[in-house]
Amino acid sequence: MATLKDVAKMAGVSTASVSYVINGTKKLSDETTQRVIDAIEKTNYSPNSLAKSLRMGKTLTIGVLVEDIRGLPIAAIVNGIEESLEVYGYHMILKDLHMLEKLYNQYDTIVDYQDEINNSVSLMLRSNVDGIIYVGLHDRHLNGIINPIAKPIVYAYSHGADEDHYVTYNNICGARDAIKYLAKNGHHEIAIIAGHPDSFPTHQRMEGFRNSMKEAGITIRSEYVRYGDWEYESGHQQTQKLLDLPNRPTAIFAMNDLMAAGCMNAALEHGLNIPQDLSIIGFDNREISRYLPIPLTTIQLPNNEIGHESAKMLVSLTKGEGLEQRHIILPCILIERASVAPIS
Amino acid sequence: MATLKDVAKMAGVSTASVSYVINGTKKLSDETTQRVIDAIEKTNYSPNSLAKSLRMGKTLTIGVLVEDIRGLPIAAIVNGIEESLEVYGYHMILKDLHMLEKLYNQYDTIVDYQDEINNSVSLMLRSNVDGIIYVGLHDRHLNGIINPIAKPIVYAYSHGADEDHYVTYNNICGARDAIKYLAKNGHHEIAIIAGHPDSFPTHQRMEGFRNSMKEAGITIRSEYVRYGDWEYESGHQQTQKLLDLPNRPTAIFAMNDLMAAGCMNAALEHGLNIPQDLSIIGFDNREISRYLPIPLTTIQLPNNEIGHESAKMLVSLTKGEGLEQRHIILPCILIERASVAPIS
DNA sequence: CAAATAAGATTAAACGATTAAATAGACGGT
DNA sequence: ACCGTCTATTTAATCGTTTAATCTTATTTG
Repeated sequence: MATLKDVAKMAGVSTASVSYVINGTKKLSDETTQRVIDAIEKTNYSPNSLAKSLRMGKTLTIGVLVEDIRGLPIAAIVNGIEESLEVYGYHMILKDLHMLEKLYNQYDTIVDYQDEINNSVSLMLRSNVDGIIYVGLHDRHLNGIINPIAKPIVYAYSHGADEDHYVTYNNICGARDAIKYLAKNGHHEIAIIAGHPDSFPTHQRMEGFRNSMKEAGITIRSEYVRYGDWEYESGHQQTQKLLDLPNRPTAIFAMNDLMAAGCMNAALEHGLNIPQDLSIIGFDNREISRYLPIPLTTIQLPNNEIGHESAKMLVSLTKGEGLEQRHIILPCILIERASVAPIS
Repeated sequence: MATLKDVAKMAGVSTASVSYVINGTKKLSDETTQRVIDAIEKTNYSPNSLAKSLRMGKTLTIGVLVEDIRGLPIAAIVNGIEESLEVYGYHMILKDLHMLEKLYNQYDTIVDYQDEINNSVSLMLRSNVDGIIYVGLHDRHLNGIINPIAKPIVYAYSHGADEDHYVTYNNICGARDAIKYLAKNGHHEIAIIAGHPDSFPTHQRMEGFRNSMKEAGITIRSEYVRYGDWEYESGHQQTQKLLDLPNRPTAIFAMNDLMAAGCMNAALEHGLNIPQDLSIIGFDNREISRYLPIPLTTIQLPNNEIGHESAKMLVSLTKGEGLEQRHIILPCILIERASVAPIS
C-alpha cells in the first residue's frame, strides 16, 4: 500500500502538500496540485483511515447494537441504517445480543440483559465509534446504558426515555388506520385480539383502537376485547372463543400477523369463508401474511424509514449539529390484500 | 479518555513498561507491575484500538458483505458470524448490497452487481479490515472480486470457485433426507416441484432426489417431475397439474417452503386432507412453515453453523494459520412437523 | 527602495499505541 | 578489581495521517 510519503516523494513535494491537495484544505499552485494528482494516480494511493481517524479523533464509524438481527423488523431497520450511512460516508460496526428466543415470549421470564448491553456498548466505544444506534423491540432495556465517553446514542424502533433520542413508529395511528379501514367497509361488530397485556405496543395499539372506534361512533363490546400473547396459538384460541359467542363479530383486528394467522386458521376450521363471513386485519406485515390461505390485509411498519431517520439523527449528533427534534415518530401504512371485505 | 502516557505518569514508569504489563510481553518486577495495575485501575484506562491497529497493522475487524440482510438465511448467518467473532475478539463491519428484490426472482433479469460489489469491497479494505466474508445466495457474483491488497476472503452460503475458500450446506444430502423420510413412511408415488431450472440449488437438490429415489428402489415417473421458480405461485400451479393427473402422487417434495405453501393451499382447495391424502415436505424451514394450516415438515439449513465456520475460517486465515480444508459443506437437518403421514 | 503583505510550500509536532535497541544496576566467577 | 551475564527499565523510532507554525520568495505599498 502506498502512503502519503510515497506520493509526496514521487511528486517531489512535502506530505503536507499532498494532504492539502487531497482534502482541499489549502490552495496550492496549479502546477503542484497537478503533480500531486498524477502521483496519487500513479501510486494508486488510498488514504489509511486508521491513521486519519487517530489524528482526527473521528472514525466515521458508528456502532449498531441489535437485540437480534434475525428479527425481521430489526434486519429491515439495519438495512435502512446501512443505506443512509453509505450516503453520509459512514461505516457501521454491528453487534448482536442474540436474544431472538426472548423477543416474543419476553413476558414469561424477565431476563436482565443490562450487563450484556453495557458490555457490548463499551466494546464498541473501545473501537472508537462516533456514536451508537440501539435497535431493540424491548422497552425495558433502554434505561441506564453506561456511556462513559458521552458519545451520542439513538434508539431505533423502541421508545426511549423522554430525554433520549429515538426514532419509532406510530402504533396509535397504525391501529386507527386498521379500524378506520374496517369501518369504511361497513363493519360495526369489530373484535380485537390484543397482544400481551403487559406490553407497551399493546397499550398503544389499544389506545388507537379505542380512539378510532369512538371516532367511528361504535361502542366497544367488552366481550369483543380479548388478550393474547403475540403468538400464533393465542390468536387461534381467542378466535375460537369469539366465534362461539352468540353474536359473533364480522371483523377481527389482531394486533400482529402471527395472531392473525392463528385467527384465520381457526375461522377456516370453523367452516367460515374469509373474507365473506369474517374480515381479518393484522399488524406488522410479516412475510407470513402474504402466504396465508387468504392473503392478509395488514399494517406495515416503516422499518426502512426508521433506519434512515435514526442514521440521519445520529450522524447529525456526531457532527455536533443542532437537532430540530429528539423524537421522530413515523406513520405506518395499510397493506390491502384479500382478508377484508365490505359488509353485505 | 486516559492514555498510556497518563497511566505511565501516574505509576511513575515509562509507557513501555505499561504496555508490557498490559500485554504480558515482558516480565517486570512484581512491584512495578502492581503499580501499573493500580494506575490503570485508577485512571480507568482502556487502550485506544485505533493507535494499536495502526501500529500493529491489524485491526481485529473483518468486513461482512451481504447481499441483503433482510434475507432470513443471511441474517441467521450473520448472527452466527457475530457470535463467533465475539469469541475470537474480533469486530465486524457490515455492508449491504440491498438486493433483496433480486434474491428470489434472480433469473428474470440479469443484473450486474460486479461493480457494486467491488466498490463495497474496496470501501471495506480502506477501513483496514483484516479479511472479508461474502454472504450471498447467488452463485454468479462470486467470481472476480477485486482484492488489490490480497486480504483473505471467505464465501458463506454460496459456492465459490474451486480455489476459493467457502462454507456452504449440503443440498444433495438435504434432498436425500427428505426423500428418505418419505420412503420410510411408505411413499412410492413421490412427485417433486423443483426450483427454477437454471438455479444451482435446483441442480443439486435434484441430484439428491435422483440418488435417493434410486437408493429406495423407486423409479422416477417423468410426469411427477415439475419445475417452478421458487415462488409461492409456481408451487400452487404445479400442484394443480399434479393433482389433475390420472394417478396422483401420494407425496410431494417441494424444493422450498414457499412453493410448499402454494402446494399445500392448492391441495386444500382441491379438497384433500393433509397429510392423510397427500404428504408434503418442504425445504428451508422459513418462518412460514410453522404457521401454515398444517405445519410443514421441512429441511432446515445450518445457517448458524455456516456463520460459525466461516468466521472461524476467516480468522484463521487472517492469522496466517494453515487450514485443513478450503471448503466446508455442512449437513441439513429434517424438521418433523405435521405435513407427512405414513401411507395407509 | 525598504518594509509590509501575500502566496506557496515545508517542517515538525501531534494522535496513542508497540517494540527493538540502549542503558543501568546487580550479581557471580576468576 | 574486572569482565561478562542477567534482569529490569527506559529511550526513541515507528505506524500514516493532519495542521499549526515557520520559512521562502515574490509582490505590493508608502
